[in-house]
Amino acid sequence: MTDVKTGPNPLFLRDEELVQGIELLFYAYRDFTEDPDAVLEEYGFGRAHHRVVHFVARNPGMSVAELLEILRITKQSLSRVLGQLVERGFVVQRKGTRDRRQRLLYLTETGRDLAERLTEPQKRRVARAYRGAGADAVEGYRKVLTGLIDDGRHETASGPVRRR
Amino acid sequence: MTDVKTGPNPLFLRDEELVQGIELLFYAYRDFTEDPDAVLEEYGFGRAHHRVVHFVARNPGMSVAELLEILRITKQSLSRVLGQLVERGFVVQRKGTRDRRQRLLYLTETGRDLAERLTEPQKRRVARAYRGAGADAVEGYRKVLTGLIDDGRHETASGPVRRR
DNA sequence: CAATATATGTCAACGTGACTGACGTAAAGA
DNA sequence: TCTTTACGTCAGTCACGTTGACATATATTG
Repeated sequence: MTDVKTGPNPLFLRDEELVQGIELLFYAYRDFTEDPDAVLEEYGFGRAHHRVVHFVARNPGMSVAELLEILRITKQSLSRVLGQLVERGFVVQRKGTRDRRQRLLYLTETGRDLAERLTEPQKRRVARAYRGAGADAVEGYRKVLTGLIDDGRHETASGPVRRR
Repeated sequence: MTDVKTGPNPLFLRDEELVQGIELLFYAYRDFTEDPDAVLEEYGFGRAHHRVVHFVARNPGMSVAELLEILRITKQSLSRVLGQLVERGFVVQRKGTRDRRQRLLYLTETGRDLAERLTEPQKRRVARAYRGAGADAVEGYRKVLTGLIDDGRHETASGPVRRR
């Protein structure tokens, strides 16, 4: 399918532009995970641990179900990683008071340190890109990424996970 | 580390904004891979196959080394996936004429069909996001993502892989 | 030409992080 | 009381990455 028959599209909707948009996301994500990977290796952890630590840091007291919903993985898959984080003292689980079936998730002091070590290089990378691109570009970056997400107005576009 | 002591930063460099930038990338990438995954399943392929097919489609005649450089994986890792694609008739390898040690990569007709089926939903998703965000936002999206990549002026920001 | 370097492939072993399916328990809710 | 929900666990499987060692053909260089 070429552009020829697509009629009067704005330039930024040409096929080539779209494929560039796809590849940019691939490259950015590829390089984005580099920095924390080095830190994780020190601990013998992987990216899965990173994700858990990150989202628990952002949403202290979140339930297991909420975490699963964000990560879009199965509980069996989460259990190994979460179990290790608990066992090694990075995460604690406390029974919910409102609903005592829930095991609400919190980082320990150590966990918060790890979270900071993981986030810091990523924040630096984003800050560098933001600075280089300017405020308007940042606004566009956010708009487009938000539009790429399944629910265009995903919670995270405007803050941490919404609680029920 | 709070913002308090960071002095006169533009608003878009506040800690909270940076973390949002990080998470947006996570969510977008997560949802971005959904669409092609369904197609891949029909063929019994995985994301690794997708990546190979995509980049060979974009760069017909690229060398194995070039592909490895883009994917940032080992040749042993590539070999399984590439072998399957060749065996099942999606990719062909031809000896380079300039350097006969090289096995240059091309898609077959079937391979191009698969590539199109995989790319199409992603292009639609990007087009939707672009349309919703507007031309200026697209410009910003590109600027920021390019800045996130290790080499800020990565080849793909302005076209296919550069050949030697 | 001989020696070395490069491009690619292959065998083998291993680790992480996903998956499905089945089953168990405690607590909430109808 | 009965059913549903939140969570955990056991077991098996698969995709896809890794390291390390070695093989082959071709290119390049002294």
